[in-house]
Amino acid sequence: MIQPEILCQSPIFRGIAPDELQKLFSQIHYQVKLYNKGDLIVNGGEICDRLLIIQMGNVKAEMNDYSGKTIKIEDIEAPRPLATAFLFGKENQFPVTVSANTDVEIVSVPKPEFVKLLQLNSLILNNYLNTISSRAQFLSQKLKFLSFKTIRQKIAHYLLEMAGDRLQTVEIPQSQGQLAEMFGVTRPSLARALGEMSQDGLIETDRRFIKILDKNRMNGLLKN
Amino acid sequence: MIQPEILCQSPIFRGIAPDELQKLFSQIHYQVKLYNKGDLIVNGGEICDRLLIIQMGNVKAEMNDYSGKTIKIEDIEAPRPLATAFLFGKENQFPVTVSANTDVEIVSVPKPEFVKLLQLNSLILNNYLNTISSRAQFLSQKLKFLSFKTIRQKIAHYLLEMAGDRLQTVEIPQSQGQLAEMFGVTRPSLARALGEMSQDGLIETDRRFIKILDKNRMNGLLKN
DNA sequence: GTTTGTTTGTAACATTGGTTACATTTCAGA
DNA sequence: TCTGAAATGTAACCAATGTTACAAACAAAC
Repeated sequence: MIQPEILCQSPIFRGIAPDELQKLFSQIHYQVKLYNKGDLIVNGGEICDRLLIIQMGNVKAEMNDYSGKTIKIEDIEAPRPLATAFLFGKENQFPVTVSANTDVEIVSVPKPEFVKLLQLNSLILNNYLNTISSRAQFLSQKLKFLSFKTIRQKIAHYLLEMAGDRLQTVEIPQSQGQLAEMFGVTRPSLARALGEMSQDGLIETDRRFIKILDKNRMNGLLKN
Repeated sequence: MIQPEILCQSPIFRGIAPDELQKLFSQIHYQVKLYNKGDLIVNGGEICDRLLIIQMGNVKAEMNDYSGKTIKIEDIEAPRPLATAFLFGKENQFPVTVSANTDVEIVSVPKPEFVKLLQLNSLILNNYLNTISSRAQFLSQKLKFLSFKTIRQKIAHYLLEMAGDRLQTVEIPQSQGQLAEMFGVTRPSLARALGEMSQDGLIETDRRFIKILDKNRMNGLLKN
């Protein structure tokens, strides 16, 4: 019922040979569940006590706000797992409601069985640890970024990060609009801030190329 | 050299009997390193390829800003581990510089050996997974909180979370100042927002007690 | 009951960023 | 080379929040 060639593409089983994966699954209990398009797969708030991996099709994750309305969070496709971050830890509930965008096959592995898998195969263990650690690191980065209040600070942090100890001219790899979105500000505001910093002699801008003129004052911005 | 009675108090080894822990450690390679007060233990940016657990004493973690100045992040005491979130994942560098506040004993377990431990004992595995998952969940919560732009939204989110489906009167368990800090805003701004919401008939405030008058409109605040 | 330090309420002013609108520049494809 | 869409620069105005300062209410210790 499981399709090892597909599952081994998943972040958790990456690097495992299909026949090896088949063998591993033969040592544990699991289910493959089928859903039709539109079916509810997981209800928000439900206890998360099993790992779910999409084997076929794709699903959408939505979150309920307090009034009961739902906001779409993301689409998830085979062969990605669902809510890996909520299998362990204090908050063992699905934060989202998941339903089927298409006909869907889901592999469901109970938590204790998944723990067995982790102990049987160190590659899976490493993959899983890497997945959730990377997530924590990503969130941590994001949070650090948000801790800078003003746009100037965000720009300074971003540029100094990009520049490192090397050259002083940085090329931003995205459009200004995308950068603004990443900063959580509007595009005109970002442009204004860049313009003002340029006037103040902190930087020199030429479209996507930004030259840091006064590294010391840039550093100073990040302290208060 | 290791002191199982102390280590088993650590979040990672919680629930393991001291003699069991002794036995587990006898199956792996590890070092116990001694540092004097003031010694540098980890330099920021160093590759994190081993688990460090403080067995005795306490250390301080500092972060370098871009100008080379250091900002103190936190003090960590025995028997807590250091930087559990950076052993795995994409970003395998210590984000902080760690130095000894007192004379310190540190147990150092190379990553591959720690993986062995995880495979040998499912309690340790669960503990570790819980630790980093909880961290990711905590960060995720914090991030969600910051995603609300206005103070009114933050208040609404906080109150609705506190109230749940129950009573409509919430007692905030901290001073207004602490709440403001948690929201990332200043105290007068928070007080003003509360005052305005009170005027608008959304809530009724009496020092630490806040009564939600119009749950629907509160929900409405969180949508846009 | 008085005193003293802490918490809370409030007001005026300054700063920041969002909104909207439009002009200008760049660049890819016809 | 021309053309139209996308990206960028800029400006005026407005809303939200920070800053600072002070008064009122409260709580704990005396």
